[in-house]
Amino acid sequence: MSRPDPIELPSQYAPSEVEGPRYERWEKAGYFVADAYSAAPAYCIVIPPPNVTGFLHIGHALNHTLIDALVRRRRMQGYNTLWLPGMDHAGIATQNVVERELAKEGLSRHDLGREAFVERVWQWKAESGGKILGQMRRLGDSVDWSRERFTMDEGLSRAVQTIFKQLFDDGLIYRAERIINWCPRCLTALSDIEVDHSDDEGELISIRYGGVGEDQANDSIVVATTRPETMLGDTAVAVHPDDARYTRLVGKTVELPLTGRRIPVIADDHVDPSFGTGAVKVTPAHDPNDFEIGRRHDLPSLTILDEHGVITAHGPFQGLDRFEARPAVVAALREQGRIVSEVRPYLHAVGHCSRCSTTVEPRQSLQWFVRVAPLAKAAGDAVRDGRVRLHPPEMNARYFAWVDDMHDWCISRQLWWGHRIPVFYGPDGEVCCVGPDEQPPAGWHQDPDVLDTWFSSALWPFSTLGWPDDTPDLRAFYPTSVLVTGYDILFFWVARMMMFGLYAMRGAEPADAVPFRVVALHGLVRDQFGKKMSKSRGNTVDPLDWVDRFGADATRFTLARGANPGADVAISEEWAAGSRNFCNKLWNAVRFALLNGAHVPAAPLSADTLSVPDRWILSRLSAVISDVDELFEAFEFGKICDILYHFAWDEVCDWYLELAKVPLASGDPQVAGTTRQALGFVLDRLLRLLHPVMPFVTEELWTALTGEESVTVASWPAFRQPDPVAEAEISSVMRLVTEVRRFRSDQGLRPGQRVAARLVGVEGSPLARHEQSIRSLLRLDPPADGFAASASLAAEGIAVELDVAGAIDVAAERRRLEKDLAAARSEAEQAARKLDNAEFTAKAPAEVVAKTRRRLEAAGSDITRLEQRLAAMQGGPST
RNA sequence: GGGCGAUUGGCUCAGCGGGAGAGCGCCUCGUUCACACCGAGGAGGUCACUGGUUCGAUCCCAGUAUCGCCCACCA
Repeated sequence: MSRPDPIELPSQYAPSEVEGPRYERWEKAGYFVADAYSAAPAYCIVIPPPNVTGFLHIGHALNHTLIDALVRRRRMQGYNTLWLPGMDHAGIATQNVVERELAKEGLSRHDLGREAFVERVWQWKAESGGKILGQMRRLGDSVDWSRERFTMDEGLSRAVQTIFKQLFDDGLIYRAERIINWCPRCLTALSDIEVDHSDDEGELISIRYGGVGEDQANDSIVVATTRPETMLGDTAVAVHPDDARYTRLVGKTVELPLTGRRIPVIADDHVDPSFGTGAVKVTPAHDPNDFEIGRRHDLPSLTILDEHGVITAHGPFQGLDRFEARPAVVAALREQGRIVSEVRPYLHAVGHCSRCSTTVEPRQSLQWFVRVAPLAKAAGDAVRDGRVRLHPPEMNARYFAWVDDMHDWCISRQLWWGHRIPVFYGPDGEVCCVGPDEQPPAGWHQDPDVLDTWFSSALWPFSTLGWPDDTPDLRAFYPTSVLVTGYDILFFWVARMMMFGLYAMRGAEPADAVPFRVVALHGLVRDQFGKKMSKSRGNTVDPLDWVDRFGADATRFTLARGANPGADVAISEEWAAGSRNFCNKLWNAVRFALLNGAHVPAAPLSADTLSVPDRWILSRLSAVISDVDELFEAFEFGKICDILYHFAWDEVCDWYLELAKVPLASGDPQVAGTTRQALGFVLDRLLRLLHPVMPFVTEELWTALTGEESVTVASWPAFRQPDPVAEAEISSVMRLVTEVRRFRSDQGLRPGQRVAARLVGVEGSPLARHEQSIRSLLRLDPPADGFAASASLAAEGIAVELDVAGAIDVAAERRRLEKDLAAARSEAEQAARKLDNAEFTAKAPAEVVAKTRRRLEAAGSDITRLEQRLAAMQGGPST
């Protein structure tokens, strides 16, 4: 119980000296390590796994701050708490990083070969990956490092293989020839969510198919397209069945320009007669719609682009890139007089690879898919029937929109880094899916593709706990308690965890099969003008830079304070500075307390011995505790911070500490002793309440104040001692003091200038026992011999007479009184109008009427008082 | 093209049927013995617009305008 000498506390908090050592001690003490065999209720959150290639950005900082606050509070509440850390192998991203590294050596992955390349990626991970884990320590994340996971770990690979096999056997995974999103740079298939759509400037070009010249009227048709180069692969022209303009052509063939081929004109409902010319060129191999049309009409599929997006069709365009081919084809068509109208600019959605921004090429190829319909149905039902609650609930609509209309998920990737598809092919094309402990038949070869990264991410809540084995961790911590993440990946990730979690745990009780019970969604971090952060804008914030300059606690507090459920968080350096100031304020409040001998009482404080200010602040404290508890349950981090900020700064520092100065300086050991205990108690509990959001400074101060080991494992406050009498009394003191301060300020009295004053009528008022405090707060001296009041004001039922001879500015005082009078009259008028309304009195609730009546009375007495004072001034002696 | 949300003081945001709030910024005063990363006081808003419901609307409903986000295979 040795306490540092309080005098040693400097007058400013220096986060950089505190944070590193504190975190080390926490980690060494094992405070963050969960116990699978604990009898305490479990509380588990899995981290949204950052990419192994990633660095801690401000979005992580927000996410981690919120998770850590939840977890730290539960830990203090005695839960068996697990925050499970880990990383995602990030297939394409990581492969790209290592390939770039190889490129510097003049090598490609093909030079190394698959095995050596994968080896190289592991080596890269060991040397340069996972930087973000160290950065998490700087933020103070209270994760259980003994349970760190990586999506390519052996255990997680087993989980992947197991669920793949199960899905395969259940017919929920299939292989098919489809149009998929293809990145011609990454040379792999992409799922829909790996494609970003943007409205790009394109050209809508009208091309005449069929005869030109004299035959034109009879057998030609004009199609509109944004991708003229794909015409080389056209195998039909489609029109709407009811489109009278073209009925005569349906069933006939037209000549496809530049190729000499004749292609049929077909009728299909998909065609919108009002768009363009009402006729569509059909390229089944290079357009998803055309693919479907081709299927319906049994059209041939002509592939004319290779995996790099280069034209393969024989002829003059062969070997041209798709973007070179476009103008070349148009030029050739123009030469033949096939371009009917001038091309016109056209804005349309174009897909880009989310990894490298290359324009995605729809491509027909053989890929693996997850049949999502039954899985998505279950994922939707879990939310519909309340087994999983989304927070805020407004997100339900978005969630349902997604799961209720989900395309089958393309899960194969033509990459080398990732979980290889556990399917083997026999010499005669036989197929077999191999489970984790099974061997493929000799001589069979494995599918070369790997799985989409999100496939393994979708297993995260249970693969990290040991599934498919029935482990103690899985039993203790599944379903996880809350999933905290940005709403931007609600669909990417959350919906998929739901699908796979419910599927993997289908044997469990429905209520316990869910991967998490609650999904708490937060927003994106934006700059001080609400703009998205981006490197090109130059408005990004590096959280570690803030940690360096303002401290981890200030960084966390800034983020948490801006976090309203589901809404974006706007932050700026000024806010971070404000949070740093708050840390410093706490620091100095505790410093003051220690300098004055404050300490945490061994026994509960008895209300009988406490002073009214003590009782008041304890009453306020209990209100704050219950508010904070309630707000934590609702993930209202912004409000939690707001309440604690104002309680700490306004009530504890600005009022309570000032009020405490009187008893502390009184020299009465009894009185001072009680205050020291109350002060110690309040600060102790305040620090505990703040600890989840501001772990470092609270730890430093709390250990200094209590002499105990760590607030990390201290109990969460559950103190309840409301005291309406004390609250009313101190409110009255506060109003009086504020009123007199305003008066003094208006008079131009310096804040520190002492003046003599008499409090008339204080005897018999509840304020009587606070006279000394009031005088202390207002720098009022007792009236001496020859005291002559030169100014007075009335407030809270007493009159304050001041001897301010010579210091008063009569004109300023009159202006203020007149202004106040006007305000009071307007207030009275408003209240009176409301009361006069007969219907109002009849229909409004009694309490509202009573309240309004009180308003009117208060305003009335204000008016009387102000009028009297004005009259006194006018008639009275000028000073 | 669908869906969702926003519009409150200079900025970012709370509030959401009965007296307009916070932080930062701004103005005035202050070297009062925890803190100038401070203290005291103050200015500043017809709560986007138009209608409706109600005794009463910033709050509920409808429409308008502007902005934002998500989803989407109209060539």
